[in-house]
Amino acid sequence: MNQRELQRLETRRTLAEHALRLFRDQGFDETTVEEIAAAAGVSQRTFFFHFPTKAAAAFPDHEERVFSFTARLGLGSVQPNPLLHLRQIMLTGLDTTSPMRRTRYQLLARVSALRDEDARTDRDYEQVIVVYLMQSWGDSVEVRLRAHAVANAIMGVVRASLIGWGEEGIDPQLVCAEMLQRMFGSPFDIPLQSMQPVQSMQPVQPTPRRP
Amino acid sequence: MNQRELQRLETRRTLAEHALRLFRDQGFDETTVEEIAAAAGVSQRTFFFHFPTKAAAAFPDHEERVFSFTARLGLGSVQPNPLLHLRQIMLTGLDTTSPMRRTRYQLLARVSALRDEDARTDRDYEQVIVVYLMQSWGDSVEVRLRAHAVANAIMGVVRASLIGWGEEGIDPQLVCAEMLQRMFGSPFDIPLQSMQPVQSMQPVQPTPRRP
DNA sequence: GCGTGTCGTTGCACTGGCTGCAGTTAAACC
DNA sequence: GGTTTAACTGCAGCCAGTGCAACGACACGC
Repeated sequence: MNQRELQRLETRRTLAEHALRLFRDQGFDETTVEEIAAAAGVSQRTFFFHFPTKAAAAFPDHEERVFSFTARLGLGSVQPNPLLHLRQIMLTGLDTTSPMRRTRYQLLARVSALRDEDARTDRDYEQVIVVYLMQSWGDSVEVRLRAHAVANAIMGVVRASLIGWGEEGIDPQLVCAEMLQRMFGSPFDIPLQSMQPVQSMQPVQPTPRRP
Repeated sequence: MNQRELQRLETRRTLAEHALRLFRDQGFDETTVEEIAAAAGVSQRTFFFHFPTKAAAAFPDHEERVFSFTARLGLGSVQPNPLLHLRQIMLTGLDTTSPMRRTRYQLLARVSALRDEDARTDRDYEQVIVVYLMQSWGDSVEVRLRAHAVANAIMGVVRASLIGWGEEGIDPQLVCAEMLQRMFGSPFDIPLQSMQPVQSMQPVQPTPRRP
């Protein structure tokens, strides 16, 4: 890794750190981008070089997490029960060890602008899930619609669990595991004869943000 | 109803109508609030008297729909199976007769700013569902978390179905009915002994929008 | 080592969403 | 008929976000 690249990542990290700190300490609306940039020792213009919106600075690792999720989902061979595999990957992706992530989800309960951003980032995961399910279930209008519905429902459970983690400290893995088990037990998957082999998954481009 | 009140509603209706038309014909980002106001024959300041954000003009009936949903959900006596009742109310609330609603959901597929707004409005329904489920299931941290997860999942399915309706014309009632049946068949409800009677429901205030 | 190009960064000027405030007008009310 | 109320307006201003032109340091080929 370059010195240049290191410097860029460092700047980005610093910006995100100060953004989260300022959001937490003095509120989202009460914090200007100018302030964040100043705290990080760069110009306001540089902030927008690293993040498309003010809210995006609260989710700095979003892209890599989506990428990692895609990779973990696509690895391995054909799954006899795609939803079971999906559930497994979702659960192992829940990271409850980072205090910064905890802070982020605590903020979500208070700041609606960040809930908006959270819902938006979830759409990227939904897209990955849809692609995965359509590779598993086949490709038709009905399957796509069902895949979208399943993806929405799954992300809904995950989102609620993570916010519950932030607010109440309840382990999201337990909640997710049980809810997804109940919701997507075996009877849900489409019968095997309509299945097609899983191709290697293309990374899904995160939605470009139009602020 | 007053003449004054009539005039206000008429202005609001006109604004929403022109907003949706302009969004559809020339794009959301390419339409300024100034333009919408001018098309409706009022000032830009008046637009923001009626709608908190540009995107909100695409969902002018949101408040009354949430109110109606709350009313229909709260009517009637104790339900032996709250999720079944909830599913029934959700399904009868899907209105596929209005061409304007169809236009709105077609726009959602193309305009991410409106998907954001849609997700935001869904949070109001989620809140109503959470209140309803907690009245049915009792009141504890675990129940609240589960209620949130269920509400998120249900709204996810509804959202996907409605967008599928907009894009492909597939009847959202069929999709919703089947998906919710599979997801929330009888085994999901909490055992009866922990149930409490349904109180008359308080209307849930829509989330104030912080643009 | 040395030019050359790339890229992270910056300042500046600008658009547009949105707000606070101080009115104006006309309907509503007593 | 006089007062109150509420929809509406103009203006001044904040702040998020963008396009552009430039600068300087690092990278890279030679």
